[in-house]
Amino acid sequence: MDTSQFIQRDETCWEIQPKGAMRVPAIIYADAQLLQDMDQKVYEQLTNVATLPGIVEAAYAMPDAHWGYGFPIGGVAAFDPDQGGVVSAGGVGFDISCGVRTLLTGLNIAELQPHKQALADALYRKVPAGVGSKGKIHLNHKAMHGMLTGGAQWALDQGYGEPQDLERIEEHGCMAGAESHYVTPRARERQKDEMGTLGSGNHYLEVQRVAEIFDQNVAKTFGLRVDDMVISIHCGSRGLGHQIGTEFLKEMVMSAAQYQIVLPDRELACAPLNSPLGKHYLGAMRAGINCALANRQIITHLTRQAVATLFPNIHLGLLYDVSHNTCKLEQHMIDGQRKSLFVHRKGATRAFGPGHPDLPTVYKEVGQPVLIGGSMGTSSYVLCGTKESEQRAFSSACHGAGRAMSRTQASKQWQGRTLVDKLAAQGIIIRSPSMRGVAEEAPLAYKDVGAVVDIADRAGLARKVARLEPVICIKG
DNA sequence: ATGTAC
Repeated sequence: MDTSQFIQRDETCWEIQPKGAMRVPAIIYADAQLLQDMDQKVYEQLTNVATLPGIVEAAYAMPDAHWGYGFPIGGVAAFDPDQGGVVSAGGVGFDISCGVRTLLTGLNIAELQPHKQALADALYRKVPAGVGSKGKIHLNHKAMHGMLTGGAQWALDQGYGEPQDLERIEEHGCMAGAESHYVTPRARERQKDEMGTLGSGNHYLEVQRVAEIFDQNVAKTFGLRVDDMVISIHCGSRGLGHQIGTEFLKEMVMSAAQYQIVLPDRELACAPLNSPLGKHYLGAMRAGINCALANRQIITHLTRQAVATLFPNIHLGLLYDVSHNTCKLEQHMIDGQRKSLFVHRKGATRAFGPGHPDLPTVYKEVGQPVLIGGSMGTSSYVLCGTKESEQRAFSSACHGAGRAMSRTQASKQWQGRTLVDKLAAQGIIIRSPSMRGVAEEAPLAYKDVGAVVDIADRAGLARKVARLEPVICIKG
């Protein structure tokens, strides 16, 4: 896009001053190159978000931002319920609570080498992947309610996982305020056989090698050493989250006029936080968060089982579990005053700094682990939250590389089989039910994740701790 | 992202 539309505030901060219906500025964190390469749609969508009622401070875009539904993916916006603030289904995203969880193995990658193919096979057999994938778990009405209100805590109670997993999950594995009665029969129907499945698109289960450490102290606290094997899971709330998003979006479009909300774009449909519709969405969305937390918890259990067939004596402990499609009630300082705000993060990771009360004790001194998934075949990163991120974007950071090309464009340009062979030659094993899906996820269809993470680090959104390289990737 | 349109 045209960078002359911005006032450059510092090395990584670009501002669009309020104009027209904008209530606050729009701010993008990027360098000149990333900003130039960013779709003009990010500018339009972010300035549209800045017009919404009750928005506080600014509408923010992370360095991985790209064109999304209504809100850009990589967008952060906070709303004050006492100032007419709103909640938007498109501002959370359709894959509610999509996120990344990383497991530590303590195993040196060299020990994996003789078992690499076998582990790829075991994981691929154990964890269902792909569009409409179903698992071995089938939820009746009671179990569905338990899952929607209990999240990873429910999964643990069903025997999936270990008690010590919970403290290393946002919300300690259970999102409070979930109201399962706002989740429709149709959404439940779509989910009842999908627990413990990866889904499709950019979702994956990846065995990785710790390739580089940027901060020895924090890496030690996080349990990361060079050449350690780790496993990351990227997925969300599957059909259920999508159905909740679809249904509430429609209702929000229909009721906008009733709430006197002027929408610059239908896709920005929202409802006042204090309205019945806003509250119902929050209740359903929180149930969607629990679905994603339970899903990643079950996949963790399946992963442990698969790994145990080859390495019966190792323990897979959680590094952390982050969600990057949410709207959460948080305390933030605005003009020296503590405010309770509803922070939308869509394709953006929460990144609380050192000392934050919601962090597990083990990470309280260093800050929250921020898990950044790379694209297929490229590096992933572990960062940690900083104090200054609170002032930069409500303690938020990027969530991945960010698409640089549409799925259709990518599937025309590359062939799945060729990519799989090419990555195999680099020592990366890909297992996927869909070669078209693989083509859509071609590494070059994404931005350079290293450049994105460098900007997040330089902007103070989060600090680089470690780089992970893929070894085995189970793709949805 | 998604029973890749209801």
